[in-house]
Amino acid sequence: MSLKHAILVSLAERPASGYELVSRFDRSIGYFWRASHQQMYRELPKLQTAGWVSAEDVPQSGKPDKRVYAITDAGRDALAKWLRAPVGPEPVRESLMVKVRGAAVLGADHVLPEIRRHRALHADKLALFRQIEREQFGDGAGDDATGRCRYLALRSGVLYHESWVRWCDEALVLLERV
Amino acid sequence: MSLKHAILVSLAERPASGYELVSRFDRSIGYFWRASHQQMYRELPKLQTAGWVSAEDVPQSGKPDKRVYAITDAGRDALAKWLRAPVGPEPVRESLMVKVRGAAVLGADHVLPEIRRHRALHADKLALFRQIEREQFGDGAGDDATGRCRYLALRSGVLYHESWVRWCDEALVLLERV
DNA sequence: TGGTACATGTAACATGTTACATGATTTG
DNA sequence: CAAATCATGTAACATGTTACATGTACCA
Repeated sequence: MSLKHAILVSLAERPASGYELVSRFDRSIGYFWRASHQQMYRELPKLQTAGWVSAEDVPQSGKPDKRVYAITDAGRDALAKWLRAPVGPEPVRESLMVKVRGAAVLGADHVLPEIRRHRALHADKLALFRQIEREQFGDGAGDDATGRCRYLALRSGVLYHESWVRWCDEALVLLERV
Repeated sequence: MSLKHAILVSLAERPASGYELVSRFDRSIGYFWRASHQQMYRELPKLQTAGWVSAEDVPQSGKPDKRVYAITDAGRDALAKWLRAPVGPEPVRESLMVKVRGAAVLGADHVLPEIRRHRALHADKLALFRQIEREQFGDGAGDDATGRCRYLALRSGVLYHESWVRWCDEALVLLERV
């Protein structure tokens, strides 16, 4: 649905090759939307056909050539349109909660190790986001819209993982000694 | 990946036809995992072939016949095994955050209507979950593992939507008068 | 007679995952 | 000399979405 738009956002920030886009989708934008390199290399020619991006082959010395994509005016228009279009709430997909409901039938002890593991994963992510928050926004969200948007994206990660850590703690209290 | 397991959980709670499963995936279990009827009717024969569920055609008076599926012992084993298997953290897929990063480039006003809309959606879900919490768990999570697991699943929905409402409020404060 | 609930499917397409495939350059 | 990084792809398969397709029974 919106991998195309996620790519447009990344290219609107700055032009990039498929390879560079993949690495951005492992960090930054990737905190909110994931994509593998296979998806990327399949999607980019489609975006080019649609006229939303342009491509240029850039020879490099000492490295393989790369094909650098940039967003076009038409791409920018399509992106602005998508920003305003209502998008349904993300389809929920919480396998941990499916497991918890499974544990309601098969016994809580089956799922305790998974809850502990998830707590650790979310706590790690939370620490990372808080560190970025300190490093990049230690003195507040800033005055310009750009900085505030980037701050808010980060902030959603903080709130998300905080609430999962809190849930795991509640769950462990309730289930560890049933 | 785990639609199969979500179906097993639902059938472990009690047997059902494809049609009934679809309606459960619109409520209860559906708060954590979504599936359309096409997915269901494609998946059930596969589960049967795998020996994880059994099927029985049940004639009904005044209604079309239905095919009722039930979990088998093998299915129950497979489910217990999955409950204990480490599952990667859910791939994040937050189109609203992609839009916010887009707004960092194209301007915050593009995304404000979407944020207001999402706030309303999450506030509605939150009210629904809190109502279920009052009605079904007004006097606490209960003493048995089954009740506690069901309570915790609900609780995760409450925390999730609470944190989104909070984020939307922060975002509207920061972006409404840039 | 028209809508909703019950009940089950097929076909085509879009998206996502896993495995396979190649090859140069840099770093330890 | 082995591993990591840069760089781009194909093929097969699994999963998810949208549209098409059919038919009964009940209620207003």
